[in-house]
Amino acid sequence: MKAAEQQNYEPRKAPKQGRAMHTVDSILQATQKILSNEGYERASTNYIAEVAGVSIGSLYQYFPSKEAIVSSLVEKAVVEAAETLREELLSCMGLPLEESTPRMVRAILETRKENAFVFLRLPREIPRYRAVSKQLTTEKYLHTTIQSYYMQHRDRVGIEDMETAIFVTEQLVIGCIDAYLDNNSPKIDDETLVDHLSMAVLNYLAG
Amino acid sequence: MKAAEQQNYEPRKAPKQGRAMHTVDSILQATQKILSNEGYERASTNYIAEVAGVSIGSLYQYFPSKEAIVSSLVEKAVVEAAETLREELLSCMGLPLEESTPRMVRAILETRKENAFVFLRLPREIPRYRAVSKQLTTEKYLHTTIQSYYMQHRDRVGIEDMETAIFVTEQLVIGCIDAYLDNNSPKIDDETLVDHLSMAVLNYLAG
Amino acid sequence: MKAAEQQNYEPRKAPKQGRAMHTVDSILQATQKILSNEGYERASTNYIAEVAGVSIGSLYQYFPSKEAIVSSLVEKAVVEAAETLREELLSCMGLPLEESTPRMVRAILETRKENAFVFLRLPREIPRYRAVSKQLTTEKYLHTTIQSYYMQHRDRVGIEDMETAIFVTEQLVIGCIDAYLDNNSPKIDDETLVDHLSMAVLNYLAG
Amino acid sequence: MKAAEQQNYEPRKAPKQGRAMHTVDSILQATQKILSNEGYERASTNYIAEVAGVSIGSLYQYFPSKEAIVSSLVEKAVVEAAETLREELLSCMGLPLEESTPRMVRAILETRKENAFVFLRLPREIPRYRAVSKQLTTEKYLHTTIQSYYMQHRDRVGIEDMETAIFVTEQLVIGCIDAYLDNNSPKIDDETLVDHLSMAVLNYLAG
DNA sequence: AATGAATGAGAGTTCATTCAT
DNA sequence: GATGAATGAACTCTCATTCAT
Repeated sequence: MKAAEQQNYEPRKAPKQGRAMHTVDSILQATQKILSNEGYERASTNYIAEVAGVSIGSLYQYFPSKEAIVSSLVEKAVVEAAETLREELLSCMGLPLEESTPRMVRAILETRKENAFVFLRLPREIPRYRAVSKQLTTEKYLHTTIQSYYMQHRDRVGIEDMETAIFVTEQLVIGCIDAYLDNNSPKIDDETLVDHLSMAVLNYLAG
Repeated sequence: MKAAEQQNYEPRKAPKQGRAMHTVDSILQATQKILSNEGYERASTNYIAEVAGVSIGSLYQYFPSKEAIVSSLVEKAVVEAAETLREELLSCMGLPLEESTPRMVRAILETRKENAFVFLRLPREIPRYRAVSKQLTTEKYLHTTIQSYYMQHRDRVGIEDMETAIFVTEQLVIGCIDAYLDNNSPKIDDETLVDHLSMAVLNYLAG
Repeated sequence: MKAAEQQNYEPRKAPKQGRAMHTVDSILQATQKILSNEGYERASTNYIAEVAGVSIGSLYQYFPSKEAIVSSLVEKAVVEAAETLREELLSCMGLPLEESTPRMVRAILETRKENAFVFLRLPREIPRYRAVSKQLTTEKYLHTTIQSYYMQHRDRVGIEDMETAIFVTEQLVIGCIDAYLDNNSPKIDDETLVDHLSMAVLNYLAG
Repeated sequence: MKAAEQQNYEPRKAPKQGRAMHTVDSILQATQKILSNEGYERASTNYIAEVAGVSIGSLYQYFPSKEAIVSSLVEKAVVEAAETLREELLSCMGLPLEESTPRMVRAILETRKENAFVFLRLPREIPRYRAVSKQLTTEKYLHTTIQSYYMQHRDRVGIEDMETAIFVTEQLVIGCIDAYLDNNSPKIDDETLVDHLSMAVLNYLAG
């Protein structure tokens, strides 16, 4: 492994022209596709370039390293997911917990389902990406989300230790959803999962 | 990757002399250590041999492939954990849910803590190990454990859909514990986690 | 040995730049040289690359495996030899057996002399190459050659069993020539050998 | 390859006790079997020892190197073959060429058939064994055989250049027989081959 | 800007051989 | 004398990365 010595995850140059943006997009899409369908080990830079239809030279003109590509992908997925969750959260503001909880759980399920590989596999798998994932990740956003959610309904919550409550709620939801998406699931469907998770969260928070 | 064509995870030969057993042990310990401290990608066979203080040739005399070493490790950890959980389960048999739940949660926490890497990272991560992990894994054992636990206290459980209930309970506990061990935890300690998780489980099962 | 699972002897990519063609040529020449001078066992990919003056990476960019290099060599030699023999055969068409036989024998001697190793050692030797050799080999071509030759002079031939006659003629010539080239020869020269072989063939066919 | 630097093909110690002789025999038989059935590449010393049912340590107590084992095998086969041929030659002494030729050809065919691998593959294949084979080989014996055969029937032979005649006769017979045994043969049987070869030899020698 | 040829450290693995028991 | 544990050079092959064109 000849990883760049100074870790630089930033794309090398901001692609401003149409052609360049298209190249960058092709690379990211190809990577996404390979990661999802063929796994991390198959995702060599040469193969990514091939699938993206660009030369390996071009690839390295826009990304300083393989990790930069994957990081870019993670970041993109994270930002999109965060956006979705923020919106859902806003539109849930006025609702009672019984209604907002399932909606938030469902939203989390959706965002993770769309980018299963990025959220599920990568961060756990390749230690390096944990850092990336931590800094700007859904986890962080989710945390904020749950926190405000929790603050909003403080009266209904029977638990004193807020920090722990947030942590448990968060991991409880994510843990189950990830396992569900990870094919460890029995024959339950999305809605059943949302129902049960919502109940678990509500009952837990009730104390 | 030049993986052996026929996937054989069985150790190559049973060490007959004490010296050989020591070699096997060194290899397993070195692997464990590297996986824990430096990650899967660093765990090359040559490096394992070096850390174990044996030659690469010796390593391959006892393990037919790199994966066999890791599998061996997983299997060992799984069997140990299963034993612990089984014992705890037996000694909880007569107790009311309020007492047995925290004890089981604590036991799960302990077993996973001892082999964090093996349970946490590997099986989810490297798809190949999923199979190994599935066959005789803690997950399986845990499943059985929870199932019997659940059957035993059927009257106290307010949820009809047993299968889903088991799945959710299981993943809820594991998900939180793994996240906790995965350094995602805020500043909470073991006991606080056990308390909260127990409460989450009990409240959830109450329906 | 981590031979590619699907046996693919096809070169990996067509070299498009002049530089690349030079690389491919260097590799083939180096292989030829090593096989001739030092034998098959010495022909490791690293050594081939070293002698060719290219990196091992370059070698694998054009050939998917060690065997592909050797196959390439065999194929090339075979095609060249077939061409030579075909031409000689055509220009012998009208001649009487007494004149054409020595010319064909001489042509066979020449083609085999030029690629002694490829024809002599490899195909018989390493079972894998037998297949390659059989498909489009001199042996096959020679067979056809002898067959038409034989048909042409049917009236002069005293042997009924044509199939056996062809086989014997063919192996008789090849066997002697290969042994001659194989340094098993006493102090006889090319022309003496051609004379004797021609006589052997003619007398044999006369029945 | 860690071939012993000083080539020593002599067995390490002359086994005089029954047990030791049995060990040596087992090793030779195992090697023979592996070479015939699985090819030279599979014939590692460890595997030979395993198949022979002795420890690798014992193997090296009787043979200084892998090559010594194979050489031993070659030598054994060669001596046996030589013996057979010598006997056949003696019993042919008084016969006319028309009778003795087919008998000698048949004898050669038989001896080579019995040890196809040793005679056919090894010497051509692994350059090292060419030397071994040359020094004490059937080829040599065959040479002597043909020579005396030739001397005996000098009056019937129309060729002046005895040396060349011997060489051609010898290689003609061996070349065809080896090709026949090498599965390159069409659908002819042993007797047909013997007939044709005898005719080829007789006609050739008649000049 | 883009191409793709070239690089070489390092991966997993084998096997002839040695030597402590 | 026999065993088999241990060795390590050498093998085939991959892939992140560079650089001449």
